[in-house]
Amino acid sequence: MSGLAAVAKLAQVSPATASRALHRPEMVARETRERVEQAAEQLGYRPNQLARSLRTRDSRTLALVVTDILNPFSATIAKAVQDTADQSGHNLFLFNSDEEPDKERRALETLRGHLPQGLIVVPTPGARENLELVPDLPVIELDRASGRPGAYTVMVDNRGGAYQAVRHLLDLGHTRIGMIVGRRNISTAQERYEGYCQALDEAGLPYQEALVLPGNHREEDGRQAATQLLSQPAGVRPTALFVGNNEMTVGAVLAARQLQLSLPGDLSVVGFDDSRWARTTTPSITVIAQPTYQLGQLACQRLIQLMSGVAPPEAHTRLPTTLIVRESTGPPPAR
Amino acid sequence: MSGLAAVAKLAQVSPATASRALHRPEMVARETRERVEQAAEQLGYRPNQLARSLRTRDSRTLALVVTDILNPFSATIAKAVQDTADQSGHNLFLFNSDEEPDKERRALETLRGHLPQGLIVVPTPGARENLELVPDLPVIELDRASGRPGAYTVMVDNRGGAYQAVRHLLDLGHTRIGMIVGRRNISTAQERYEGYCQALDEAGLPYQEALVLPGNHREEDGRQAATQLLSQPAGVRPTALFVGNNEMTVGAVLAARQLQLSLPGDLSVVGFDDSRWARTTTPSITVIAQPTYQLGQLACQRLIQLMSGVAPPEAHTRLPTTLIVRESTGPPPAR
DNA sequence: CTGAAAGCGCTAACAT
DNA sequence: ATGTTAGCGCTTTCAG
Repeated sequence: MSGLAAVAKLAQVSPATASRALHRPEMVARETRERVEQAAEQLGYRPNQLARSLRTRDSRTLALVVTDILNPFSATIAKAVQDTADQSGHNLFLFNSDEEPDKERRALETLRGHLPQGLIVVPTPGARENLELVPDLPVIELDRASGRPGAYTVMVDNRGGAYQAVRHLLDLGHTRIGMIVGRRNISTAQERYEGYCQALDEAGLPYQEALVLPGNHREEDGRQAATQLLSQPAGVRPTALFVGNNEMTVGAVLAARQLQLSLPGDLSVVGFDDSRWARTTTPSITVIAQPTYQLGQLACQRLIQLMSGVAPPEAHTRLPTTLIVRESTGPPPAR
Repeated sequence: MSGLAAVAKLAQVSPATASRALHRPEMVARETRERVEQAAEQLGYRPNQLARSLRTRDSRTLALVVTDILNPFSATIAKAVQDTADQSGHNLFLFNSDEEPDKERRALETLRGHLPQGLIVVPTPGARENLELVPDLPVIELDRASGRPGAYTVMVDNRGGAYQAVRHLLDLGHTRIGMIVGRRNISTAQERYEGYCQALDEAGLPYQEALVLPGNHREEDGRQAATQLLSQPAGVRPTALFVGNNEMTVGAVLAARQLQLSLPGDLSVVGFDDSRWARTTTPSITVIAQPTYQLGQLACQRLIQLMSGVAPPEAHTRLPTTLIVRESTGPPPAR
């Protein structure tokens, strides 16, 4: 670990000049600069970012908190944010809240000591409170809204997407359409639920409490909810299911399989969020696809913009979703 | 950002004592300590880790470099390492090399300035050279070996796993067994290849060059290799395929599907590394499962141990693999 | 047990 | 254009 002082000495300049030569080339005579650069090269000098950040109060570090790194959605977000941060010369701390407000809080506490310049967070239900831990930090909320006043968010059109999904099922002739929704205290789940209700409402179908089951976003939750919904006799159970996220869709489809219901003959399924699994399972699953990578990319771009003091053009950015019709949806069974 | 000075003032002690009260409780009178703790609490004090690290030369920061964050294998590793690091109070920088030595090098250069205490890396083929950038850093190589002398590695028994896979196919009666191997300059691929060869050899079957195709670890590579291997007429093409990693297995199975080969009737497939996809696709895929989470966990534990100056008990740790027989393997087609 | 003082490596004022 | 000085926030000698 040779420091700047060593470089300065070798180049026969003061440390200040060495620093300038490396970070503010235009402030230094070309000849001097070259001498410093060469010395740095020769010694394999790497600036100590800690010292630098301490002095400049600028860590060039961003942080991302996702809710479940094992979910391909989160992994894609992580890659997108990482790529984007990298391009602008920022480092990224990655945290995983596992949907637990408490882990999220601990992540933010840790973060605080590292003076990140900005934060992208997929908020848990506790985020509104947790984010008070970092009051002066530029934050972008991704995929969900915590409900904090004045927050900047980057999300998809959940309501519209859900509406599309249910509309598709209605068009096929379904009238008993169930939904496996996420936790209602998460904006994404709530909005998808509203889209579901709206589509039913417009079609003049009554809302049936018994057809809507909550889940906690994991595969197992989807399996349990679907099992309950589908264990009822034909003629009573739903003929179609709209499932609120990718993981629960897997669970729901596996449950249907286990109950020996064939897709789409006995049951149609539409999932929210595309995945390789949905594309390649048999039958392939009709989904509402989200532009996941772009979501992460945009969030990071917005954050960097925000950090530079420019308020984003809009507080809430919505990206559109796309209905991808595959093999898991068809007309309801003849009764 | 109220600093330690503010806390000290409020508690009516010197900054030095405040620091001790918070980090070396035993060196301070109980009464004083309580006063400081209270002051810290009241001001919402968070130590500036940058300053702390600069002074103590201990950043409590680890770094993990994976090769493809979108691969569930990497995501599981990331979660495991994150969890383990968290438990011992370490922060984690996560990087993604995308299998590119150049990205790996950039990650390490960046890292260097942040003075991480240790590094876990899934090495790219350039790692041996790249790791010279951080000569004094404790490093654990995970899943693969870079070939650096004296390196510590945590891996699975690739050779044994591959042997198991091929042995299983041999036991079913297959004699034309193909392999889609990864890049041979990656130890994991090489070892799995050796296991394949060994099994064939022991069974007295000749090695057939034409049955072994390389791939670059991605789904698309698996698809292409399998397409080439399986486009030959029945009676010539292999009746079974051993595929070197999870992503390529997906590609291979999709290729077989596209060629209208039924599994396991026309073709048996064994993949390396289990996944949800393998478990739930139809037919489900026989695999060699790895203890992925434990791999990450163990690597992190070893690293922390290594950082504390204790040399791990062994330079190379191998975890065992397990053959999980599912529906994609059966006897070869009657000729 | 506590305080004063020095300094981690760097950069920003301020001089020259 | 360059050097000198001071200090980011913290911890750690070294005294007392």
